[in-house]
Amino acid sequence: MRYSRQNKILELISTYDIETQDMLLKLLKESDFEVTQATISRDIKELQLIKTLSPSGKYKYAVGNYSDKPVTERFLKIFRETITSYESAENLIVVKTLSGCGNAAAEAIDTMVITHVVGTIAGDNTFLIIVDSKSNVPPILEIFNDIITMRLKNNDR
Amino acid sequence: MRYSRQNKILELISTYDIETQDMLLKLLKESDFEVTQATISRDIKELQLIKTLSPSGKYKYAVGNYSDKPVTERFLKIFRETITSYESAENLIVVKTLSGCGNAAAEAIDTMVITHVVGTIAGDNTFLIIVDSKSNVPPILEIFNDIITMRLKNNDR
DNA sequence: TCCTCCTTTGTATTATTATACATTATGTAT
DNA sequence: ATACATAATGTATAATAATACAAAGGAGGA
Repeated sequence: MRYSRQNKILELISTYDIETQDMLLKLLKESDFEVTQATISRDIKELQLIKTLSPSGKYKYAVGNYSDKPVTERFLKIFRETITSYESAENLIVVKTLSGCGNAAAEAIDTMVITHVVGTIAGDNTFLIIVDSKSNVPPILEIFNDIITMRLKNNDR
Repeated sequence: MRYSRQNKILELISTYDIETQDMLLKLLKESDFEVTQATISRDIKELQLIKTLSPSGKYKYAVGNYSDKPVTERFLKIFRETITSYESAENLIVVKTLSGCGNAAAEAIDTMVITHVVGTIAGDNTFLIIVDSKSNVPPILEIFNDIITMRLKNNDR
């Protein structure tokens, strides 16, 4: 019974803009599912439904797909998990990270002591790597790429 | 101001597992943002945060991943309302903002994804935009000017 | 059968969130 | 500066959602 009801719930939220659990309750009733708000609350938790904003600016239930990742590991892992992109400009490398991870990631780089890296400066979600000269930038980018593609493993050095 | 607070909220929810608005309220208080639950509820709606299940099975707030158009509009607004001046130096643009809004404004720029902008790095009331080369700076300044004079409207792009 | 252990649901309540309305800030133009 | 408009926030409360606890309903085994 539970699963068919939950199935019905999924069907309903994909069909209608359902703003509240009470509204869902009524729609379920029309399909002969006689339950209480409490049960619906539990179903919603189990189905991991979320309340989002519909285009009209009202809240509505929708299927969620959020996955969580703890960002508290060794620095290669930090690197892999917090850096979203990087790009060079002249003798600088601008690295973007997840919000709030600029400092942690920059420290990871510092710790790696890469030759020709003169220093780093970190903001909230970005940090800057200053390289001694433009020509030494490509090999560093290569190292980054190796890390991300896992060609450089956690215990390689 | 509203935007630095909302920025703080984003930072907080990415750092902690925040289960309720009251919990957020307390954390904000620790960062000297004195507001009420009502305001937080509104911020959450505006930021389109959602309540998801954390791995532990508890509810927690997280950023939702729906529609970017309102987000862009939000950032244009932030740009207009928090930036006080800007000036270029070589391939950099130094932008001054209202106190406490450096991060929020810089994130706005990041989100706008302007070509030739390699990245930003933010302080409290200033942020730096790194452009790939000096010659690409003027058109960007032009865009900024367009935004401020409202020649670039919310739904132009 | 009756007992025991689970699972599911309801009841009643608490906890949490959203919002109507009032108030205070922040412009903007005259 | 004054008056008017607009946006931001607080207050108070209504609306909504989560859950502790109790009460079924099985399923399996002696």
